Amino acid sequence: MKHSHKRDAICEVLKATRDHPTADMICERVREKYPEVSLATVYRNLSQLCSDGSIIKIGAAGKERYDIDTSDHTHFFCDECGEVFDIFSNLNLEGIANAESEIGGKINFAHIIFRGTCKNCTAK
Amino acid sequence: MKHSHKRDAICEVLKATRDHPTADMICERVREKYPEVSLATVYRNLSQLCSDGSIIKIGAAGKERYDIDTSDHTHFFCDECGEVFDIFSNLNLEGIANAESEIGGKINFAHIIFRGTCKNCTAK
DNA sequence: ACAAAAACGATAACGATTATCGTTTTCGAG
DNA sequence: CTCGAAAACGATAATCGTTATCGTTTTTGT
Repeated sequence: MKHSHKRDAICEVLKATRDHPTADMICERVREKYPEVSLATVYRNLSQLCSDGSIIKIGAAGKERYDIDTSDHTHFFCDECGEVFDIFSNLNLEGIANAESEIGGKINFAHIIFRGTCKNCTAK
Repeated sequence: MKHSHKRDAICEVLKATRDHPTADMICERVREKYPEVSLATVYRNLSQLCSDGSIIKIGAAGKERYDIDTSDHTHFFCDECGEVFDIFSNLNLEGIANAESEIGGKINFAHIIFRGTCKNCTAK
């Protein structure tokens, strides 16, 4: 897929750190290269990249975060500092078949999110 | 815990159906008994009941839903009709220990949400 | 080189939720 | 029962993240 300069810059920001930034964090960082960039442009491109499948939105109620790693992995939200971390360890959820027959429908995704206290915050 | 009349009515609405209504759905239903109730009152009481631990909020990005069943269960969101269903089947998530050691922190909750097509919508 | 399409920045609009504030209701001690 | 304090209320303004609008600028393909 083709990218405009600003859209490229957004992808680079997402590649540069793995901290799952919010739209305004991304905007700030893109401004280091393009100081004039508008938050609207950031949002416009983020939703475009999501439709593309180039990036994913991490459903964090109230404030979305974005991840350029679209491979299968889960996320850990630290309740102390609010940071989001990737988890690549294999997880296996048993009982989906039963859940499916309980509701009598079709389960397409099991969305898993972890919450707790991260390494840094535990250290304190 | 003590309840005002309106707060009671909200709990009754939540007990009456198990469809995890949103704040405005709850407001409409409370109005059948108290036509003058304000949406502000509904929100005020809902967040109070959440702090109490009397009810839970089901993190559905963009529009919260509420559940008076605080027992351990998961939720299934139908992508067709938007309805939310309870799942009481036992689920077992393997690999949490590995995930925990991967991040080096402490995992307190594993929040699981299912998405798919419900019984009714599959029938169509 | 030039027209059409895409992208842009500024800003208004939006929808869900929260905060404010003056009034009303409830509660408990006397 | 009464009276004052505390809680709850309704109306509405404010907030916050996000999306839509719109006139301008940039990119693209021929």
